[in-house]
Amino acid sequence: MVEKQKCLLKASPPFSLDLSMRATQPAAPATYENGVLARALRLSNGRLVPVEVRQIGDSENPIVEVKLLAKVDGKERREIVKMLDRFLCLSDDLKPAHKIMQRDPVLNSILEKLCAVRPWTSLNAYESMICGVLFQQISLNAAFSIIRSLVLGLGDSVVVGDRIYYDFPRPEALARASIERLRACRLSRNKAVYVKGIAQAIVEGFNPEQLGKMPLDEALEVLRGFKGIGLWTAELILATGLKRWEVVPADDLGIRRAVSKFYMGGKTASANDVREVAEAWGPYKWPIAYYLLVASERMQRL
DNA sequence: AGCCAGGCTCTCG
DNA sequence: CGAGAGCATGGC
Repeated sequence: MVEKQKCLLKASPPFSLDLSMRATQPAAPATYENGVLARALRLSNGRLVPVEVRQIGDSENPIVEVKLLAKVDGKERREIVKMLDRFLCLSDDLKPAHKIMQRDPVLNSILEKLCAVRPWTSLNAYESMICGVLFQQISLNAAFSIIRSLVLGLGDSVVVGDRIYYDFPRPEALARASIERLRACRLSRNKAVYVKGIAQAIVEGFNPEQLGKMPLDEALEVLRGFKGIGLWTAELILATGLKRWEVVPADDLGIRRAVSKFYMGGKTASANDVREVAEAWGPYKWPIAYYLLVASERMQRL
């Protein structure tokens, strides 16, 4: 029998794991079923630890319970907590963003439903880079399906009881995989090349976390230097993977649809239209754009 | 069934 | 240079 450790984390209110996960399903390897978020996490010492996360307490008094399905020491536990805090935005205070939203009738009207939703976020910069490429062009569901194939095919896993917990494929695994192997995970030929190239750069020492500290223009330039990463992808990576929330991927079709619907009476919105509207959102352009997106096409899921 | 979907690169003219 | 082709899968 596996010894199960638990720890309780506070989230800054308002917070709802359930609304956050249902607004946009988490990409593989994370799963969300019956109120439980699960995946395996690779720690810096190489250990692979499966975790399960659920919320206890309501959105105004949010406590997140983390079940560790392997025995870990104090240092490992702190690392896990840090990863989950980042992934779930537990200690990010969204209240300033909500305050900005209150000044705008459109945004204020969706705030009540969505204030406990956290902006779409990746576990780390690396996963956001790979997934960013895989989200290009095709529908979200198609992309989620491909990411799942990639994780099942090339991700490391650990079995606990009757369940298998996956981690995202390591850069080494993607760099080593042949193009044909990646295509077998249903990537297009081009995306297989891009993903492999990004993974190779990381294996060779590129650290995408450094993008968090660079000036915005520089970070965008570095990202766009990769084959397969254009402006949309670079901005998505900075927003979801590095929490550069002052960024909005203005070319995003969904965000453009949302701006069109709420601010332009249905008239097609260009990327520049999005940037103009988002000018008022200060350093919270991504969270607010995301709220708008969720309000525009995902309300019935919540 | 066919067409479009949270883009990007490469190839032409 | 600007325009156009091609791409993978899922959903309407």
